[in-house]
Formats: sequence, structure tokens, C-alpha cells
Amino acid sequence: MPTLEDVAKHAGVSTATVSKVLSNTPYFTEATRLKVLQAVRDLGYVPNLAARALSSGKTHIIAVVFPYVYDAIFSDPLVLRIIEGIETECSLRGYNLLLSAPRLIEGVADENYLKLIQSGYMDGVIALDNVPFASVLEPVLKKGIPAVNIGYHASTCAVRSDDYAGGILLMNHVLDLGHHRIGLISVPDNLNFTTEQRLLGLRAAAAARGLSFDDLPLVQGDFSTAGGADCCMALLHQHPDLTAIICLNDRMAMGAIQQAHQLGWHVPDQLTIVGYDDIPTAAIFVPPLTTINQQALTLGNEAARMLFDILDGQTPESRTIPVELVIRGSSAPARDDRKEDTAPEKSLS
Amino acid sequence: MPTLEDVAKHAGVSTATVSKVLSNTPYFTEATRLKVLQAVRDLGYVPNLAARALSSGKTHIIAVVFPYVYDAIFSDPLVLRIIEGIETECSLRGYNLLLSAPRLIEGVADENYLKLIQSGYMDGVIALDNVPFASVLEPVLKKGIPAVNIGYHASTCAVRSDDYAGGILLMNHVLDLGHHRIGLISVPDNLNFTTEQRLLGLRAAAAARGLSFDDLPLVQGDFSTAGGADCCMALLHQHPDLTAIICLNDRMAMGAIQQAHQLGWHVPDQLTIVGYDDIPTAAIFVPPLTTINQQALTLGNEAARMLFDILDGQTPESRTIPVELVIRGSSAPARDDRKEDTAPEKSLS
DNA sequence: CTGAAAGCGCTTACAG
DNA sequence: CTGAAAGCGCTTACAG
Repeated sequence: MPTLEDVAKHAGVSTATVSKVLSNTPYFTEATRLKVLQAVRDLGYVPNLAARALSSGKTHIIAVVFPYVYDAIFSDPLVLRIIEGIETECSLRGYNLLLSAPRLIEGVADENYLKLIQSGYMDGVIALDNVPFASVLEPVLKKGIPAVNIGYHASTCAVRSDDYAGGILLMNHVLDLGHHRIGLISVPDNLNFTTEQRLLGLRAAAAARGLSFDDLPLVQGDFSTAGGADCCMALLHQHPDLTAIICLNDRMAMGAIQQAHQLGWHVPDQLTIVGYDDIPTAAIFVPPLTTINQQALTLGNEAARMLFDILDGQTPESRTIPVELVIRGSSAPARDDRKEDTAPEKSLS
Repeated sequence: MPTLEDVAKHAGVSTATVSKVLSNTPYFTEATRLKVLQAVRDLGYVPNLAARALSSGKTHIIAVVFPYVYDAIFSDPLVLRIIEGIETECSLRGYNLLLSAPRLIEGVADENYLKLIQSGYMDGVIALDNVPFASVLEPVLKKGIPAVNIGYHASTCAVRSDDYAGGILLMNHVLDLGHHRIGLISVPDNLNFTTEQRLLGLRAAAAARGLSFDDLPLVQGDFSTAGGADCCMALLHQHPDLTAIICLNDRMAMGAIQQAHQLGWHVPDQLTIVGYDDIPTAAIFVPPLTTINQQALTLGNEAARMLFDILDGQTPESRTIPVELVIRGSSAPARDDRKEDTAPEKSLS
């Protein structure tokens, strides 16, 4: 492999000159610039990134970091979509993308991950940091590495999907359809900031319509389809009068719908079930899922651009990306015959 | 950040000693070893990877490379699963994982990708290399970087899913159900080795049962759900006598099922539709999809282990990972009333 | 068993 | 506008 020195000799200039020409420093004769570039071409020279990194302190690598918890991340189609958004921007800017999925176990740090962060091997970090009890960004910030968070840990510049608004949209949709005996399939408390925001949105919307959120039956799933099915079973068993179930993600919603079918309920005629995320399958599920679309690709794009802005010395503002209610076939008006099964606990406005 | 030199001073030894102790070279007094390790702890020393890479030529980075074509890769749940398998092994061995998705346009190389490969920034490469007209591994091999291919390009040590056997299993299943008017939803020719193998398997199984594969109506989709729906529409329009449709992946199968429903066909009573891949959604789709499970996680695990074997100086053999037919609700026996609509073109054994 | 010293391939003040 | 030289933080023969 030819080195900078080979190029310098071939072009008849110093290594300093080659280096500066290649990094687009101005103040060079057109002649020397051409000589250098020609030599680069002649020799097929490609800079050694390790050497460049060592002397300049810049690696042109950015790391995408997401905690490996609950097996949730690698099973989440949105994650791949976010990564795609990041990869596109990196590719445009000539940056490389390192992937790290630190094992997050309460109280125990992932040694490999800590070493990676402290090794100085990246110019910046984009994190999916939403686990309250342990921030993957914490060691990054301690080391002073530029970082952007796709999430709610408040420590850095962040881009977030408007989960709160999503919760409101979802609850309003269900209420607008005339439902008031509504079950919830959630996830364990204190596990994820995004779902907490969604819950807050649901709560606010319910309160605004005079419905006591705390009285709504709620069971906790684990993000997975199987978990959604189990939750649906539990919910319908204890509360056969429900007319709607709101799930905090699509995978649980799909599991819930399947379970409801197996229990003999027709969705949406007898039971409305809605999800959150608008994963690719949502549109082609039977029935197609009413859900909230969060623009995952945009989240990735924006996070990357934001990081590059920081790397360019700017101080970008955090951004919230809007969400959209996507109404499909899994939600329908509450039917009168079911509504009258029991008396409403609260009067509606 | 403390350097090797700081550690050496703190421990009262030379940098060479520190370096060797840290890389587990034998032949050291227990005393000096302890001194060094204590100093490392005292100072919180973490090696600078760029420096290490420059002087040793080892980066402890492996790159996972997959071509960005047809938008297919980033939308494929199996890819994330394969990456998970690779990441797990890397994490175990203390390696980091770089992701690169070179844009593959016929005849035009991705400049960034070529630079990355030639930059010496990785110890090894795992590729998802299945696009016949352009191998992402080609520049890797030219540079002499150890590589493993998850796919069929013959140039390297490879791990592959047994797509041919999958094709046979799928066709036999459909034939065993009594179908013989079978439509195919494929992908464009010469686009992907894996789908070619599946087609060969389907063809062989058909031939073995006396069915002329070339007489079966075939339309080409684009891997996507929407494409599957379009293909299903075209197929049923021209061949309303079909009793089964075999799709080369699950996403197209799910689109096809949805389209069939919209056209008023009942799956599987009137029409059997099967897929390939067993993506997470397949199990919870309505009806649940009969499909071929290829163990994506295992593919990733094996590919990584194989690469580490090469890095350890061994010469592992290529492996084929078995597949499994998963029979679910989207396939059912051909019904007599439909079978008699037209006379069979060929007699079955 | 341990150390002095060269070298990996770049970049970057500093001169001129 | 261009170059000589130091330095980035490691590893690795080579001595002893």
C-alpha cells in the first residue's frame, strides 16, 4: 500500500504539502495541487485512517449506540429504519458508522462498551437512550465526546418523536369513536422514557374529556407480540366489558388482535385495538392497524445532521419530530349494544 | 487521558513492559504484572485504539457490509437479526462492529466504500453478498482482508442458508396438499443468488413430481409487500383457476394475502399462499403464514465465528445452515370443487 | 524477565 | 506558497 511519503516522492514535494493539498487547505499553486492529485491517482493512494486518527484526533467514525435490553431493540423494525436514516447522512458526509449495543444490566456496566467509548475511537455518538435507570450516554458525556440523543435523557442535544402528542392523538381517536371502557396494554414502569411520554399523553387526553385514567384497567407487557397476546387475554378475562384496547406499541397490538380473534372477539366490530409506531406490517395486518406513525427515518436523518452540526462547531437546538395518527381498520365506533352492558362509571361531557 | 507512558511511570517500568503485560505475553514476574495492572487501575488507563491500530496493524474492528439495493436490505427484518448474531459474537470477543451499506449501481462503484476498504480500518469483513452483477466482497479480497460471506459468491469462505432445500420443502408441501395449479411470485432475474437457489429448489421438486415448472405462471415482484399485492392481482386476473401461490419471501406473501382478501378470495380455503423467511410477523399474521424458517441469528453467529477462526489462523470450511418448513394457517388442501374447474395439464404420480 | 529505541503513517505548528 | 521536524500513542524486534 502506498503511503503519503510515496505520494510525496512521486510528486516531488514534501509530505506536508501532500497532506495539506489532500485536506483542501488553500494557498497552493494550481500546479502543485495537480501534481499531487496526479500522484495520488497514479499510485492509487488511500490514506491510512488509523494514522490519520492518531495524529489528528479525528477518526471520521461515529458510533450508534443502543442499549440491549429486553431483547427489544434488535426486534424493533423502527431501529433499523433509524439506522438507515443515520447511515444515509453518514454516507453523504464520508463518515463511517460503528454499531454498539451495550448490555444494560442494572448496576453493572458493559466493560467492552466503556472501553470503546474511552478508546477515543469515534468523533461523535448518536444514542437511543431511553432507559431511565442507566444512560448509555453517561460515559460518552463524561469523556466529552460530541453526542446526540434520540430520546429523553436530558443531558444532550436531542431529537425526539413527539410521544406525548402521539398519546393524545391516540386517546382522542378512541374517545371520539365513543369508547369509554378502555383497556391499556403498557410496559413495565420506569423502563422507557418514550412509553412514559405516551402514557402521559393518554392520561392528559383522558382527563381533558373527564375520564379518570387511573380507573382504566392496565396490564404490563414486554414490547413483544407474545406479551401483547398474554395481556389481551388477561384484560378481556377480567374486564369482558371493554370495547377498546390501547397498546403502547404495534407488536403488542398485533399480538392482542390475534389473541382477541382466538377468544372469539371480532376486531374492530366488537373490540377496537390500536397500536403505536406504524411498523411496516401495521398497514398489511388483518385488520390493518390504527396506530401512530413516528417518522423513524427522519429521526435518524435529523440526529445525524445535528451531530454533524455539533462537529462543525455549531450548537443546534433540540428538536421534536411530529407524529401522525394513521386510522386504519382496527378501530371502529363503539356499538350501542355493547355500551349498555354496564353503566358508565363516569359521566362524559 | 492517561497514556501507556503514564502507566509505565506510575508503575516504575518501561512502556514495553506495560504493553506486553497488557497483551498477556507470558514471562513476567507476578510482581511486575501486579504493579502494572494496579497502575492501570489507578489511572483508569484505556488504550488508544488508533495508536494501537497504527503500530500493530490490528484494529479490532470488523465490518459488516451489505449492498444497498432495491431498498430491500434496510426493510428486511432478517438483516437486523443477522446483525444481532454477529454483534453478539463480536461483543464476546471484544471486537467492534462497523456497518457499511455501499450503494450498488450497476457499473458504478461506491467511492466511500472503496476508500473504507482500502483504508486498512478493519481486521475482517462479513458481507451479505448476493447480488450477482456486483460483489461487495471484490475490493475486500483484492486488498487481502480476511472475509466471510453470508451468501453464494464463491470467492470466500461462506455460510449460507440452505435455500435450495427450502425451495424443495416449500414446493413439496404445496404439492402434498394436492395443488397443481400453482402461481409463483418471484423477483427479477439475476438480482439475488438466494432467490435463484430457492427457484432451483422449487423447480427440482416440481420436476420430481412430474410437474413442468416452466408452465407455472410466474410474475416478478420487488421483495416488498406492495409488490406482492400487485403480483397477486396480476396472477389471479390472468389465472383465476390457481389454487396456490408460492412467494419467494414473506413480505410479498403478506401483500399477496391481503390483496387476495380484497379480491374476495379466502385464504387458505380458496387459495393457499406460502412465503419464505419466517419473519417475526409471519407467525401473527392473519392467517399465520406457512413459510420457511432460515435461522438468521445462527447465520450471523456462524459467520462471525468463522471470521474469528480465520483471524486465529485457521481455515474453516464453508457451512450450510439447514432450514425448516413451518406449517401455519395460510396453506390448506386443494379443494375438489376448485380442482375440477379445469382439467389438469399433467397427471400426477 | 525487562528495557531502549525504532517505527507505524499521518498532521500540524513553526520557519522561511 | 512550501518544507523540515516533531509528535500522536502504541508495538515489536533486538539486546541484555
